[in-house]
Amino acid sequence: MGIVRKTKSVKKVIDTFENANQALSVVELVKKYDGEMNKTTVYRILERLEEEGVLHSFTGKDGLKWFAKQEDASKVQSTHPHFQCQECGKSECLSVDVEIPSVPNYSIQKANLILVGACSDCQS
Amino acid sequence: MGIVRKTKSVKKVIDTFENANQALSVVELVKKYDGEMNKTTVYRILERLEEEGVLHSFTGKDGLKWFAKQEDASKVQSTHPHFQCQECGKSECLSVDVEIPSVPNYSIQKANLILVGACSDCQS
DNA sequence: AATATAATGCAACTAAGATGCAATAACAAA
DNA sequence: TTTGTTATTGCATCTTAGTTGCATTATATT
Repeated sequence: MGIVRKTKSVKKVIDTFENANQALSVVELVKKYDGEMNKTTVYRILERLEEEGVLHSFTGKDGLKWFAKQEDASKVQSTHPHFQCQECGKSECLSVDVEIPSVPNYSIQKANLILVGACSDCQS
Repeated sequence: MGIVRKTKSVKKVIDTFENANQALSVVELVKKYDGEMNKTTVYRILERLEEEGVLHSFTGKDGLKWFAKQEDASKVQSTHPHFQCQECGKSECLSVDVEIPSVPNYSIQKANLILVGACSDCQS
């Protein structure tokens, strides 16, 4: 169903994403809220926020689940890639558009595009 | 490091990839070899074959690890995408090239590109 | 204030993947 | 072909991400 009630925990999570200009992994969030919010609650809030269209998710290079805010309704179905830094581990949405190739006999519905490298803070 | 000894198990794994024109998930392989090869062994053989350049790996849409044979030495560092079918779960390397956008201040070293949809067998 | 039910906490579970160590099997050299 | 070295395997155990069921609590509505 999605979010029906704006609980304290829900507000906290929304607030965290408002103030973070980057994607956050579930693992990271569970740690962040340790003591104030149950692990299961974090998972469920993220799930609902995604259904609501407030957040979107992707699978990181190491198989972990990440979430980031859904900036704009118009961008919802667009296939923007996510960048993940090998040095510091941070991840963020890239606003560039990646051309999804069309492949004969295949219908492509969505994409999980992870670009891996070094972010601006971690250049050597 | 890499492979030093061609054991029966190693030969089996190589043979499986030779005869499979698709990517195989570790989970799938562990199941396939149940009874004849230990789970840990499967993980370690795949790891070594990847180091050797015989296989390459990627992270699937659900966070699982997949392997596929490294067709050609020249393609090693190329960024080909992987297709994953939502219906049957099968995955394979696509030979098309995806244009990796360059992002100012970011150095992109590699990519994990997963295209999700319906394969030729699963069109509705 | 009373009520219906969405949301949370808790405990327990599942599944992927990793690790340490003793036993075994490749393979090079004798 | 036997022997010795050591890479590889099996086994048990562990770690961690993510899920589930259920009783309790909190939110929003009347």
